[in-house]
Amino acid sequence: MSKSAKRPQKTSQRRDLTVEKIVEASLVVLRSSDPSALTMRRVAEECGVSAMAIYHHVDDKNQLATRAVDSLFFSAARVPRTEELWRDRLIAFLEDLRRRLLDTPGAGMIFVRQAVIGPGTATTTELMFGCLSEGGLSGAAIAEASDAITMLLIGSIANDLTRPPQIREELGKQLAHEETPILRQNMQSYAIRDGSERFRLAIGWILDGVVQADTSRSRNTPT
Amino acid sequence: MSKSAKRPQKTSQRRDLTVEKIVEASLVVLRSSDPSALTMRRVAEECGVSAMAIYHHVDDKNQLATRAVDSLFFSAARVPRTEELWRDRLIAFLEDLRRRLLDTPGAGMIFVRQAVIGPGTATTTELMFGCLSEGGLSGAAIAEASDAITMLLIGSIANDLTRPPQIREELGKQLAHEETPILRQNMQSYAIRDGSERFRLAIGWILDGVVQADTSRSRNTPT
DNA sequence: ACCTGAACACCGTTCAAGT
DNA sequence: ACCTGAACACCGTTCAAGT
Repeated sequence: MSKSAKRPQKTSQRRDLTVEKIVEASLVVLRSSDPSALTMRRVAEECGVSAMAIYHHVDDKNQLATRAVDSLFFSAARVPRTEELWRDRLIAFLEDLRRRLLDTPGAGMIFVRQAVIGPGTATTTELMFGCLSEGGLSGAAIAEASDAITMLLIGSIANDLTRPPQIREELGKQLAHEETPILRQNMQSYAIRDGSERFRLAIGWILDGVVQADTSRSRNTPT
Repeated sequence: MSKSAKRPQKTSQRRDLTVEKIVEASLVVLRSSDPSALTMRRVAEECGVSAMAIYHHVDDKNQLATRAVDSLFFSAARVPRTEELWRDRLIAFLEDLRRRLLDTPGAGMIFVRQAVIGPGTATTTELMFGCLSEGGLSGAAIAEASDAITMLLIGSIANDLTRPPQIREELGKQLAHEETPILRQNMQSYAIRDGSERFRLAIGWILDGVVQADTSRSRNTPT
């Protein structure tokens, strides 16, 4: 799209290419494709510039991908949250973040594939820690809960983006009928899935579990 | 490694290249590298054969990767389990499966990146469903638990393979000190992490949660 | 400082050809 | 049927060169 936009009049040296524009162009690419579409040449084209111009503003493709995904975290973490209870506030934030990553599937998959460290993920972690800390959890419990939530977020996005529910019917065809009786018996429940609902459920169980574990832990070793 | 093994005496047409050997060669590559090292040329070299010979036994790279990862699931699902309680049996299986995927990191990352459907994942699902069913869970609860477990497995592997705990200290450096007070306060607990322990904890919370939810659900709508 | 274009060493895959 | 080698259309990135 916009192939012939941005055709520079002057021969070169426009000084109007910025990291922000490059990140924005990357997100445009990632919005409609998987990470394989994020190529330096494609991003350059989107910016109306030669491929090598990109390298003057970012170190390499890896850093560019990280910056693009981190900007989504930053947007999500900046949304003001009005929920009273820390639990509701945390869950609402996580659902919003998850939705943003799914809406830009290429970015979602990059988050699944590689570590994303930046202002966005830092703010996100601060926000999560803030909620958990408000819930009265100990430092150890905050770390445990945070890790469990991260695992669920990554797994949920990977599941939604690469494993459509229908694919599960293929599972039953991999072996002889008598080898997967229980799978077949439950296939009907298994092949239908609302990713958001499954995510919300699992997060709820995790929070219940960590709160309960931390309560009994502090009861055994009181301060 | 083994660059000069398997040099065929007769000019060609050896008829000794099989899918099994190709899968085994792929696992050798994936054992010591990330998925980017799994190239048709590299696998072919490992088999002592030209790159195009591979295409006579598999459709494309994607199918080859799927087969390789699926074989790890198959191995894990074939291990006889002696644990009496379904819960212990399920957890022991999941920990073993997780370990196998981490021990072949390239395969672990492929599992994170793409759907793996084959005899191995079918057997794995049957095994999981069997445990959950033995636990008296309803079909809906089995599907919910199974999804939560899959998310945790994917997320746990992605976390361990792409996010070493030390990386977290980088998070604090992304923003001004006063912007991440709670993160900084808890960094010590957060930057230390035993992936296996975190996985076990989270799985426990999930199983507690789903059992409890299903119990109260069936109490409200008795058969 | 900022941008370009050619070039290098890779990819997956197709195709025509060999036995 | 099974395998090979050349070729195509891509990659990320380096390098020398332009303004």
